[in-house]
Amino acid sequence: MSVSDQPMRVLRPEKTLRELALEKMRDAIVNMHFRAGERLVERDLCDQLGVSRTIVREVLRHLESEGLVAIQPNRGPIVAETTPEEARQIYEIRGVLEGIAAKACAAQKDPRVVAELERILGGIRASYAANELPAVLSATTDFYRTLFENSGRHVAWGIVNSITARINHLRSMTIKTPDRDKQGPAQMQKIIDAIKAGDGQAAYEAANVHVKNAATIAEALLAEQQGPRSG
Amino acid sequence: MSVSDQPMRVLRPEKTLRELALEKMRDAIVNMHFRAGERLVERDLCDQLGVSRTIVREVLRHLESEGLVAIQPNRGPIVAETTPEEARQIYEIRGVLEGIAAKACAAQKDPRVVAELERILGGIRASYAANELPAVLSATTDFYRTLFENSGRHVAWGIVNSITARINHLRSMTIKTPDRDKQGPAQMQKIIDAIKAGDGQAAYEAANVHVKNAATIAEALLAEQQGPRSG
DNA sequence: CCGCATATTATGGGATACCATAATATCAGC
DNA sequence: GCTGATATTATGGTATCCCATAATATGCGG
Repeated sequence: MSVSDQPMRVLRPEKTLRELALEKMRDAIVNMHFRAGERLVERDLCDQLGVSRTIVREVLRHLESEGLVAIQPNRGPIVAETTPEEARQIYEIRGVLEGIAAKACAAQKDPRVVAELERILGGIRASYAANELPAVLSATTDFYRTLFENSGRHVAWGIVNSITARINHLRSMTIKTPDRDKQGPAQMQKIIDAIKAGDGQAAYEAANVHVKNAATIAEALLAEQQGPRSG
Repeated sequence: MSVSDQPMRVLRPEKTLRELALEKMRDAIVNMHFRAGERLVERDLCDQLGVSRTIVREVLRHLESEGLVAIQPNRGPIVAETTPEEARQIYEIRGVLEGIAAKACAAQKDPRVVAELERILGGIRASYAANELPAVLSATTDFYRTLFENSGRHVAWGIVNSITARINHLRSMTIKTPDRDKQGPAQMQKIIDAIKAGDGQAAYEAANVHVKNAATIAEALLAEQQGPRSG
């Protein structure tokens, strides 16, 4: 039930402090204002967000449930650390869920979906050209949201959106690697082409290739970071 | 890092009130003490749980993030309702994630996994025979946890566990339907056989069949419930 | 200088209070 | 009996407070 379903509905004029604070905190974590492993001291967050401890504690519970925050007994909350193994698992889950969404879009044969995906991909290319990397991430999210929502999979989208937040630091790195500005959009074009052709299997595989490539790049970057520690 | 990894570690003697309350609330929702759509009035929950509103509010945030509770603006929290469409999406997600876990177990060729699965399945059969349906649900959860944990997929298990909680009311119904006490375990036996044979594809498909059958039964039950409303 | 004991501070756990507003109840007029 | 106005209650939003305990700082003796 959306606004278009209920055009008469009176819309709420504003969000609660808690909702606003949650958005701020989530953005701060995903965009690495707070780094993995960093302590989140309740009183400090009160000062930074300008709200009471009640709000901060409720926000921390929400983020804990999302996996973005971990509570250390007798130490308090920290920004959750995603291990390379967890990152690998997250990429795998994304691969299969995104593949299914792409496949379903191919089965629909809806030219509007193709048009929308091409519009978004054009924006991704433009953002790469302008070196606006945050916009690249945001538009990539839009690309996949379009696949999920147009195939009626908002539960899966909720999952993908949530687990992707946990590896946003990796996404920030993978989009910067050499040639990713060409390979990434090319892979997404393949997804669009398969959807346009109504080829579900090709759409599924193209989506998987895109995610697997990102996973491979991320794994290499993590290995670099752990150079002295890994054999 | 577990107890066996760190045998010297001093274990925390107890959980916080919030953790205990969260478990109670989650169990009460999943086991339908609170029904879908039912209002969760904060002060009432304080009385029922014997804790302050701070605890109750934090618990509600956690459950909201898990999708078990929905907040209605100016109306407060209610037990989230899972629509038939959402249930369908949840079964689909489970199908692919459980399939992948089963396939990975088949690739491992670990006889201990097979033994553990057979032990759990024996318990499911015994619980059916004794008509202990809550035990059937619990053991089925153990069966799938075994698949995920033995294939190193705790992120996916977290997701499956969480979304399955949202359709526990349907699970309670599907396990009761005629012949499910035979078909369910038979389908799980097929999963085990495929894992024992090291046949990943067969394991994947067997897991899918098990979930798809459950989804079909749930869909029929939902249609029955909505009889007067659907053509 | 190091180790141990003690003091102090930081901070999470949990409770309570107050306010504003939406929801509900009540009453009066037609 | 219905409708509109008003009063009352319910309840979520938010802030503040207190306590206990873990962490950290400090001091003293060997």
